[in-house]
Amino acid sequence: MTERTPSEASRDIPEATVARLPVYLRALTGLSEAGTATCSSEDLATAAGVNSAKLRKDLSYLGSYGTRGVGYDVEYLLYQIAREIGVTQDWPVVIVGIGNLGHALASFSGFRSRGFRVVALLDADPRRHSEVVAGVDVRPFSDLEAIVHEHGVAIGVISTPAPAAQDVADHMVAAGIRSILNFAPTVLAVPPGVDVRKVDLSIELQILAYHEQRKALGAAGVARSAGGELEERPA
Amino acid sequence: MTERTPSEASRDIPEATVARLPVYLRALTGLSEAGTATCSSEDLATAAGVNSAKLRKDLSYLGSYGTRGVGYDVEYLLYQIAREIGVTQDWPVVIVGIGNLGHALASFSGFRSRGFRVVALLDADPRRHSEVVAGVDVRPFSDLEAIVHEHGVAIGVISTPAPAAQDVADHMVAAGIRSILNFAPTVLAVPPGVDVRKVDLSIELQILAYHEQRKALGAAGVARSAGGELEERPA
DNA sequence: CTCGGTTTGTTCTCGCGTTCACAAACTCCT
DNA sequence: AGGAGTTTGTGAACGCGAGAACAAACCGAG
Repeated sequence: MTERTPSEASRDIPEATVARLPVYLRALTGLSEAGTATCSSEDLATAAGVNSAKLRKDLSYLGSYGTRGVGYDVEYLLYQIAREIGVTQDWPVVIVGIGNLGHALASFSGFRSRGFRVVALLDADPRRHSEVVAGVDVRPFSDLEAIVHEHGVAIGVISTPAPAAQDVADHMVAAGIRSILNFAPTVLAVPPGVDVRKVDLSIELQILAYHEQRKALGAAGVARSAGGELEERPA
Repeated sequence: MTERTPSEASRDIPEATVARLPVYLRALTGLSEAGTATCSSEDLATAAGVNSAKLRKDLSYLGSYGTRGVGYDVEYLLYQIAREIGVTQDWPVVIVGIGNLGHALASFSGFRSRGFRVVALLDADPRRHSEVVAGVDVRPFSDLEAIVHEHGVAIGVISTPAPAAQDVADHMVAAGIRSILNFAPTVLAVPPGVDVRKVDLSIELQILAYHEQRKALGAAGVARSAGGELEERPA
C-alpha cells in the first residue's frame, strides 16, 4: 500500500471488511459511552465479536490509526471509521410501503442516530395518506420523483409486498436513486450502477431451521452411525 | 461424493450454499405458482438471481435431482429442497420484545407460510400484556421457560432494545433454545452449540451509504486524480 | 540512554467459494 | 437405430478472505 492521503488510500477496501466496519463503529460507540479513552485491538475485537487479527487487518485498510504498544484512541478511531463509511454526512432516505414493517422502519431510532434521515414515507394505498408515522406524514407514491429531487435522496427502502417491489424499484431508479435496501422477498432487477441489498426475514429463519434440523438429526444419527460407520455391514 | 441415502448424503453442505437454498425455494415456489412443470438451471438461476453454474453446484450437494437434457421437475425439486432445509416440518417460534419491530414480525405472513408458527409473544413490560397481535396475546417474559417446554420451541426471535438482548438470550438458552434470530443491535455471547443469526437494519444502510459515498467521490475524484495522480507534486 | 514489555501493522499460508469448461446423459427427429 | 442438440453434474483453476506468526514501533523504568 503506497502512501496516500486518507481519502485516496480508501480506494479498494474488501467487501467483507466494509460489512464489518459498522460493527466496529457500534462497538466503539459503546466503549466511548463507557468512558474508555483508548483500547487495544483485543478489547475492540471482543466487543465486536471478531478475531483480533482480523480486526487489525480490517483497520489497516483504512490507514494506520493506532499506536504500537498502546492501542487505539477511541474517539479518533470512531471518527475515522464514521468518515470512511460516510455516516458523518447526512443521508436523506425514503421508505416506500408503510405496512407493519414500514411502520417499524420509520420509527426505528437506529437510523436517525447514524446519519440517516427519513424525509418521506410513501404508499400507493390512499387510505394510508392520512397517517402520520414518527412525525412524517405518509404521501402518495406518485410523489416519489419530486421528493427525491427536492431532498437529494440517494437511498431508498422498499418494504412493500413482494408483487409491488419491482415496480417500486423501477420508479426509484428512474427518479435517480442508486442504492436500494429491499425488504420484499423478491429478486430485484436493476441496471448496473445501482446497488441493492436484500434483507429477508424468513430466509434467516430457514437457515436456522436447517441447522436446527441437523442438530436433531445429529443427536439421533450419532447413535446410529456409531455402530453403522465402524462396521460397514448392516448386521 | 459416495453413494448414500439422501438423508446421509446431506452431511456437509457448505454454509454459502445453505444460505442460498431458501432463495431457490422461493424462486421455485414462484415457478410452481406460474404453472411451470420443469425448468432448466438457467431458468431457475435467473429467477433466483445467481449464476447457473453456482446453482447447479449448489444443487449437486443435495443429490442428483435433475435430468440431463431436460432440466429439473419443479415440484420434485421444490419438495427436496424444502425437506433439506427442514421447512416440511413445523417449527414453533417465540418472539420476545413486542415493540414496533416485534409487531411487524408477529404479523409477518412469510413466517407461517414457511412452516414457522409463532406460538408466543413475550414482553417484559406489563402494559403490553393486554395486547393481542396477529391472534396471539402478549404474555410476560417470565413465562418463557414454560412455553418453550410446552410447545417444544427450538427457535427464538429477539426484537427487544439492545440493552435487554443479552439477558433475553441467556434466558432462552437456559430454557433450551438452541437457535436465535437477533434483531437487537448487540453482539450476543452464547455457549457453543447455540446458533445466533443477526439482522441489523442500520448496518445494511451503512453499507449502502459507504458505496454511495464512493460513487459520489468517484464522480468527483476521477477528475481530480486525472491530474492529481499523474503529477505527484501538490503544486 | 538502554532494555524489557506491549501492541500494532503486515506477510505468509491455508481453506473456502466461485467460475469455467467439458464429459456424461437424456430427448427428439429422421 | 443413430445422430444432432440440449442440459446436467463435476473436475480444475482461480481469487478472496481468515488466521497464525512475526518484525517494527512505542512506552516506561532504571
